[in-house]
Amino acid sequence: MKTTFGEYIRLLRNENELTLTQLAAKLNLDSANLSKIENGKRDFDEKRLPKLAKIFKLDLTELRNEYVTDQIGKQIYETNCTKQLLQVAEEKAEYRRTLKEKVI
Amino acid sequence: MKTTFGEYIRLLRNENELTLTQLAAKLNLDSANLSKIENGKRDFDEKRLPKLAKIFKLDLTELRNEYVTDQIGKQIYETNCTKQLLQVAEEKAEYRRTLKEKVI
DNA sequence: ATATATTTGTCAAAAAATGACAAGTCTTAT
DNA sequence: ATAAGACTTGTCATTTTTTGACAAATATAT
Repeated sequence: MKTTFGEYIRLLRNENELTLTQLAAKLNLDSANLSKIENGKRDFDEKRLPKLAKIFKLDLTELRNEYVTDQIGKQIYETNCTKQLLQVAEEKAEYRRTLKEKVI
Repeated sequence: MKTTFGEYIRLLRNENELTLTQLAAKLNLDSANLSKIENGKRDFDEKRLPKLAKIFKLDLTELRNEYVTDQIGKQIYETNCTKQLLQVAEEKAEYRRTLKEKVI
């Protein structure tokens, strides 16, 4: 999946032939705001992932992975983080994991 | 640099034999809050990077890289993003870059 | 014990994200 | 042409999150 999360939602929505209004209702969301989400002008609220998974019968874990990779991808993009720096970031994440262990 | 940004600041501060209060003053910051930053309980505000670079005579670009990798590393850690997923995230960042080009 | 350094908790203010609604465009059908 | 439905955009109040500030507690050294 090499799209944004918003585009992904739109894809799902079109595949299932739902209008913005219809899907928005299922998600307890304003259709105008769903439009913004699909167009990348707002973020999808993580709290709605379970609902989204249910609507389209998706595996929640996989959907959350789509979401997480979108979020991190967005940050990588916005911060102009190069692959080299991303490697460093990964090492720092690793380091944080070791910190956590120490607390235990 | 495989530490958190907060630890890095503490390192710099100790190397230069400054107290929390002294460094906080230079950063226009409350010493209590600087303490929290060093201990990872708050984030360092990006707006203060130039000041921080100046105080310790660091290259701002490199410092910003330290900051960015810390931020992304934190997100990787918090979202339990595996290396495999991080690869996907990188591809999505790439994809966003292609989107940007299209707009031009 | 005193003084200094650091940590922790709390809370108001500032900033950012979200919900809601109005008004706009665009397309399609009649 | 216009009416209806689908989508987009702008705005603004509300909510949530982050930050600044201060007080008080703990720790460290003299």
